[in-house]
Amino acid sequence: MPPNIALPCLCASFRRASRALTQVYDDALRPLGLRVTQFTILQALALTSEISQGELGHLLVMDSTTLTRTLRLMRARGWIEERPGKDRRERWLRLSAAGQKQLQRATVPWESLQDRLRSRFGAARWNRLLQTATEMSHGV
Amino acid sequence: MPPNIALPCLCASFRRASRALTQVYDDALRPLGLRVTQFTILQALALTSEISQGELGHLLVMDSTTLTRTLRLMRARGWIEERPGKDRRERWLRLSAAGQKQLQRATVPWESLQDRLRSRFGAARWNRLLQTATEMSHGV
DNA sequence: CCCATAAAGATGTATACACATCTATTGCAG
DNA sequence: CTGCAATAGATGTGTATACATCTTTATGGG
Repeated sequence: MPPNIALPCLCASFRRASRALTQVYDDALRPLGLRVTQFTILQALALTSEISQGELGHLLVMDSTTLTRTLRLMRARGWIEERPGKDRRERWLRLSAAGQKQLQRATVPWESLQDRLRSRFGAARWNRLLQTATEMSHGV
Repeated sequence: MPPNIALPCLCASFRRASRALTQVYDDALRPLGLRVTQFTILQALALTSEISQGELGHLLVMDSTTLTRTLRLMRARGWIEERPGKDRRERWLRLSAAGQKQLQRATVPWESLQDRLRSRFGAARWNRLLQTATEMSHGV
């Protein structure tokens, strides 16, 4: 009801936008029992095929110890397989068959939502948004 | 080490950017014992002077029950005062004197960081970023 | 006035997230 | 080779976040 007020803080603006986006993405994925956070990890693993936990943390700009618990949940659901690396401190991750299947299922509503938002913003602006967000993930 | 890879998902991109931004903002505010989440609430209360918990939730696109716990912490620190509304289900919030003081202190490093990022992106792009993020907080 | 429904928040529960600290490794200087 | 610093990840703790459910209060229809 209150017109959405501009926040002067870039971080606050992005966090707020993230909450709003998370709502719609989680809504779209809810029938699959999946949240966008875990969907993102499935997608990242599909893109990289195999990656260590630390490298995944870098990729997602997320503390690798945060991944410890999320990955534990996903492993319990059977979506992820782990093996130790040559460096035995490392854990190397990849999608299991069930994880690939779950990712495929989830990609359907995700793609619909992406298409909807892309046409809402227009392709040019959509691409700028993705690029700027990506840029902000390393630089700042 | 890995060049930051583009994520195809808009939500994932924004969440990742939010994590990166939160890192630098939290670093800037850490000497004050304040995180950007609570700083945002202080700032929102300064902007609105007085607001109900539900309206604050709308403003921040945040479930009002999430605010219950954050506000409890901030009230315990003495930064926020609450009073019941005419509608006695409501809680009306405003900054205490200590809250205004804390906001003032925190605004110094926050402003420096904002300036740094603004000059990094350029004013035009900075403004577009803020506007787009704000727009995304209602529309989507 | 009375009841049914809706709205505002509180509480229970689960996930997401980061930092401090700990353990197990690795790699390197000597 | 040995010992020590650095790294990968696990664990403890505290905050952030949402949803389901509950309680209290308001509101509207009879």
